[in-house]
Amino acid sequence: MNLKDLATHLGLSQTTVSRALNGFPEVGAKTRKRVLEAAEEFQYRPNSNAKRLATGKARTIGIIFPSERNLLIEPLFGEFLGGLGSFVMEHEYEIAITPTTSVRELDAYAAMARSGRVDGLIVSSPVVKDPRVAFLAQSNLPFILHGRTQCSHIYPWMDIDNENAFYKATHYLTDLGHSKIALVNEKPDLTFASHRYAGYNKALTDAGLRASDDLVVTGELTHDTGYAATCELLDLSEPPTAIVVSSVIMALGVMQALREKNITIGHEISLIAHDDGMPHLRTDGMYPPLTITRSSIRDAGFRIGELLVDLMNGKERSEVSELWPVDLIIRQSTGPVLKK
Amino acid sequence: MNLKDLATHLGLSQTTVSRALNGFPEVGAKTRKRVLEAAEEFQYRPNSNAKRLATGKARTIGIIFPSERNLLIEPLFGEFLGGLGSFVMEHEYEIAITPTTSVRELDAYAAMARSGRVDGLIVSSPVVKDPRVAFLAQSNLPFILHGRTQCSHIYPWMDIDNENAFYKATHYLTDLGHSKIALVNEKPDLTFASHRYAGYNKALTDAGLRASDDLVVTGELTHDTGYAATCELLDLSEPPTAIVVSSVIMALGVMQALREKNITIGHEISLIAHDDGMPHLRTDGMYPPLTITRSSIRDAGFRIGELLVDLMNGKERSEVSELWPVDLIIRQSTGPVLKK
DNA sequence: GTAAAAATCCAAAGCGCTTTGAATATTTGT
DNA sequence: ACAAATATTCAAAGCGCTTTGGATTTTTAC
Repeated sequence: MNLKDLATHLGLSQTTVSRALNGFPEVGAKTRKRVLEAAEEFQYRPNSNAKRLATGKARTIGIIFPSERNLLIEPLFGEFLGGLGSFVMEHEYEIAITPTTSVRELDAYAAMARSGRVDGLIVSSPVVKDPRVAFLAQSNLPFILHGRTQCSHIYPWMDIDNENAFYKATHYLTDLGHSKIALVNEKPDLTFASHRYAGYNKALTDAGLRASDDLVVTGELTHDTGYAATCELLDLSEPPTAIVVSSVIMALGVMQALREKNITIGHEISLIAHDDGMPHLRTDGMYPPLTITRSSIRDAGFRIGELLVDLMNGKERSEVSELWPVDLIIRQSTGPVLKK
Repeated sequence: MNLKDLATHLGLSQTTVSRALNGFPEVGAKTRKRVLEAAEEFQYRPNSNAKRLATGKARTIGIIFPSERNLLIEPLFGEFLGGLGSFVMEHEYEIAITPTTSVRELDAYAAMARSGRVDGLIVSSPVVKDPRVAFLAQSNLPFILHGRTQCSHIYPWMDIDNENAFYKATHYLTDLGHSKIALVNEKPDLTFASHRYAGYNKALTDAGLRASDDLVVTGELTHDTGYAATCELLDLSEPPTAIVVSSVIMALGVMQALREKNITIGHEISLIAHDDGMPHLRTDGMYPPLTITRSSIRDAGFRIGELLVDLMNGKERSEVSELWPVDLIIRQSTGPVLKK
């Protein structure tokens, strides 16, 4: 049952039926009622491809998803999607995920920009100089970057203040007297990791300390990385008395390594993790409750949706940029450095 | 630049250009070359909404995603999507995620079935009698259920053998002499949880034991649930000597609770978890390495994509059903019961 | 060289919707 | 009651593509 059938069945024109269905004012009240009832009776649903073609709007937000890379971030991706989803839902958009290989990735962006499949794009996990942003910045497809990058053009973005977060975390530790502070981080080609390193580094400098390469270990945000990094750090001739970690999952690995060596967290060693607010991984329920820098990735997903819709409705790119502060929440995994 | 523009620029008809681009045989070799080059030069990309309308195919797989419910399964969802994505990528499909509220959920399925937005649907996390499957089974939209449900109509599905998995796990424990075996599971309205319970129960019965309600605790698949459940279990007058857990994340909570009480895992208490193969949560690297039942949810995502495409290409629903066996992998978190 | 066969190419219809511009019906003002 | 104003409705064009059926050109066979 399509619009035409419905219209002839009602003895009306397609125009009128279409308008009645879409809530236009120029249609009589009783007519509208008839139309609505018939639509309900026949379970009429407009063909969305036809609708999209006619209107030129897809009511769809796109995400291009390189299957190999970034599988690391997938647990976060689910949460992000949850947040984006709850925004999108209220506004009756849908989310199109286009998986692609890394090599064809830019091509996928180009296709998106021209094919009318989506009204806007979300790009996430930027590297320091991200080619996707460079490309999109000179297209006219609305998009928003979750994170930041170096780009000569202006681009819209939303990010959390990773630098300040890790500054505060590290600074808190130096205040507690720690001077051997390790950082377990993502690889520095990802912008957020570089920002976190910068914050860490700055806090050390401000405390009159010097970052030591030995104390910074990088890798994917996994349990494994956390575990391996910690073993490595503990083997140092001068092991750290505190560790700052880029994710809770990593922290789980760190904690496991520490427990195996019977090092009590919060006493013999201090631990701060960045918590993206994964509901299944509550840091306040851990043992000990973790000191964290915290920012909800779910909320970010929601907000990114809002901002992108603004852009799709014509807001200037230059007017969309948002840096979220990150709180340091002090709990029991941190404590003053032990005097020997 | 659309097809018409491209055609007039080339001095050809739309027909020929379209055919050249889509690889039809009835177009001259030099003409095809010219067309391809021009398309490349002008970066022509066909409007996909027009294409979809004309062909009646969306080359899209849909997932309806109730934003509130199931946030519990989201970390798994990311992995599943990764697997689905890598299949879909090779076949140039895309994935449409339609977030919805639980109340409007069935309506969203109805809309999908009639709007031509997708060529097929994946439904996951079924409850024991799932209304979504009941609805889709009598529509003619191709779909596949990830899991199983009770339904009077025939429906296509793919599932892992949860019952046998938990049977094997529990049986292994009874063989080791355990008689007080706890189960920490999802709530039983979800089919997979009911299957797991059934397997657990059967193994107990086979060993001449009786399941005790005290020893079965259910809740969402979170760290929290695992932790709380374990505390509860340990407070029993006769606490369990072994625990079977429905997810690794839960197991993390369980392990934490055990550690707080200084109960050594694999010695004083045995622990088996179901491992969905999340790469950031490797159970072989944990301390102790976990005995698990294992099945990759990423592989499942990939396979579900394949099966759905088969269905979309006309395969009979009755011919699509697949039950994957689940291995029990014995490591160090299990051991013989301690004699007192 | 010519008719038949094969290879190319094209005009036009159609996919199911929205939307413009005009036509018809109903109200309103006096 | 009648013109003017307002409220409803409609026919038709258009969105950008695919595809049918036919026209034209080239090749093959003799």
